[in-house]
Amino acid sequence: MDRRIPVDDRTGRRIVPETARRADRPAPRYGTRPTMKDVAARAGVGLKTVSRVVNGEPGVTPDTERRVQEAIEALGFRRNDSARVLRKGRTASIGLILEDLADPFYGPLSRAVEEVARAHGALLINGSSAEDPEREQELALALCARRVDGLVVIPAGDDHRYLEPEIKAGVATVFVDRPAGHIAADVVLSDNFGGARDGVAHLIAHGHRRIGFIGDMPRIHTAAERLRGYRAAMEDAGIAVEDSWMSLGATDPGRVRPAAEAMLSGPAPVTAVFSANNRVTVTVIRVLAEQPRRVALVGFDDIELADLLQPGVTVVAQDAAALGRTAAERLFRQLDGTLVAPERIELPTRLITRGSGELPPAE
Amino acid sequence: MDRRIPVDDRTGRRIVPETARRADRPAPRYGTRPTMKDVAARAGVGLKTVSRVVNGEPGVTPDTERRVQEAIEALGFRRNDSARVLRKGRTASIGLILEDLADPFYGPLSRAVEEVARAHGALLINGSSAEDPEREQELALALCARRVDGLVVIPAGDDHRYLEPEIKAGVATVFVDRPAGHIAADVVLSDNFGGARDGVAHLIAHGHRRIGFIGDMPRIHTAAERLRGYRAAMEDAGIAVEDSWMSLGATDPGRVRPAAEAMLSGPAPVTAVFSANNRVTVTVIRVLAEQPRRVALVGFDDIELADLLQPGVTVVAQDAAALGRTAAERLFRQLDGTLVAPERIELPTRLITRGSGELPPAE
DNA sequence: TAGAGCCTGGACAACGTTGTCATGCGCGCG
DNA sequence: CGCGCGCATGACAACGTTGTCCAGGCTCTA
Repeated sequence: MDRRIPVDDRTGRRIVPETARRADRPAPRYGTRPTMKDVAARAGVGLKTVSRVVNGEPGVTPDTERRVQEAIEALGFRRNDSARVLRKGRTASIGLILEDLADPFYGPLSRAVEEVARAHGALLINGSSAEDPEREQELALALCARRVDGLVVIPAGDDHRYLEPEIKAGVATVFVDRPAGHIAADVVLSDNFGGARDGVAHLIAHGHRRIGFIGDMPRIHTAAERLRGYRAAMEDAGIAVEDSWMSLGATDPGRVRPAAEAMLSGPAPVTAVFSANNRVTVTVIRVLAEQPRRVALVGFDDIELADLLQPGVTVVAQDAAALGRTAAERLFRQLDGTLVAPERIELPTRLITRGSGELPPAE
Repeated sequence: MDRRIPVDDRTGRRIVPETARRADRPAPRYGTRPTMKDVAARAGVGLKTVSRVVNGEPGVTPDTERRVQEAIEALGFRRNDSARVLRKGRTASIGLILEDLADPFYGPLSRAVEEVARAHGALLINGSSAEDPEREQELALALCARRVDGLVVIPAGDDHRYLEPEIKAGVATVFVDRPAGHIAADVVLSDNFGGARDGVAHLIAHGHRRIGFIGDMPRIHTAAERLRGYRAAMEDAGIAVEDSWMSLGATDPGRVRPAAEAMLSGPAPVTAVFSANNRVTVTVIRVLAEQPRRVALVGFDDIELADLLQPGVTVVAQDAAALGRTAAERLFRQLDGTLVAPERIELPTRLITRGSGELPPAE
């Protein structure tokens, strides 16, 4: 009988006066948080009255409100949002899954998403997938289990059918930087194709014909698009691309360096390089600095201090902040119910000339 | 009357038998998620059995488990972690509050925290305070309301008493990069004083005596410590510091540039500059590049591509990843109950010589 | 002064999950 | 053949909050 404390407790609540109950549970035990019930007991009011005060709802006299506030203060009460979410359905939080927190490209993007979330009174939860599709899925589903209202995803994988039940259940979803796989959803992208084409055309306009391309694995959408842009520009200029001018693989220095060195040597070396992302660009800059000849360079993605190098690095810049802002705003419009059909939005890139892309071909 | 659907629904639940209820609510309505009850109904088992399957608890026959799994699959069920948290108390998530997501210094730090969290099976939620104490507090408390198990905070403000009730309630808390204000808590710092002193001493060792210092506002702890390091090195060398050699204020280019230009002009200009953080360093590099004389430079914080500039930039580097890792590990040890007293941990910095710090004084 | 109406405050259920306990079944052993 | 034991399963309460509804006391008016 006294094993079944919970039942005693419950019936007790109806029989024993409130003051006795309080003595029985001295509210703020270490490691236990005070609840609204504790606050109510201390303030000598009903549970719902505390709720009203906490949420700023009308219908509470100033005097009562003061008593409740004092109790909240004294106990260090903080509303338990888990319980609130459970009751209300919406969490006022959105998730952001990016690929690598340490990549400077994602800083401004993440920040832009946070700004928009904040403007909508929502909290941003983010995690990084480390470019691993499995981890991306794991993270996305964990966030959904937490019942975020929406997700901004920079995809690592190429199949997002696992999100179908979530989207159907009303989780707003926007993909950024790369499109979603096998699923209809909003996507916000940079114009990777056009940007790369323009960058390569810029080199061609400066007299180059043997132009190298160093990019990421083509299974990554952005990498494939940039490669396509390179090919298009070359074709437009009537230049036949040789296989030895292209490197499509990992972007770590250990792999990029030999690739760059290879296309810069031999009987007919390239006179210019188009590097298809910021990591590649950094390595290529190092390699070019060691070359006796001046080799032209245009990089995709801006890099910090690019203007201070000799020569300054000409780049095709994406507007990371705009990507994030656009995606987040679209997400909240989904939540408003303003949006209907998924859309694909492409933001323009910008060619920034700083010197390296304007070097003439050197033998 | 038919405006008041929820009530109809609710009373309906008590009167109508379970099977009828199911028809009345065909489980996955758009915008409504299936619950364990829905799964149980579909699989023809009890609620608790579903819970057991979902959590991999023993005591379920393979056949029953299969039926439940099928129902889960068919309905696209996903456990509601809010409810779970409410019941269990722990959330398996920690919060990280940093100062600016876009600052490259915080990328590796944030990533390191995430790695550790992941290793402990926890989710990382992070937000940035944008250097605003009020926003820091707002964020921290929002995370506590979400019942994160712990907080890693890079302080923006200097009074953290608002966290007292949370810490008392068992929220593990570690401060990084800057100490907590008016509260006893774990702190993980870089050796800002020692690093700055060594950096300045390095310049002195190369013959400089008129050395400028450009740093952040001294109300920021790291800035104050680095200034202290500068003064200590100068004093050790018996050099009297002149006020015109120091600039202590905002770190935006609009403010740093004139400050740098001022100390580089006049009858007795400085021959070397110690820039006390990465943002300052970048601006100083730009200014120095415009100077006719060669001015030596040592910066606090490493910057990307520092080795590719002419000359390479000598820096006092902090190990951001180590800061994050150390803090996160300490946080989880708090949660384990392994830790007792708050501690202050200082990690060493490292002087990386690349050329700019080794230039001799030039008139 | 009585009745209507408003305002404040509280009781209670429900959100979806998990822990506790009870039940019923089959089986082995005495 | 009966008793007890172990196992699979389910009923039920509880986590802390919010929405709904009702009660009691007040004011205002006829």
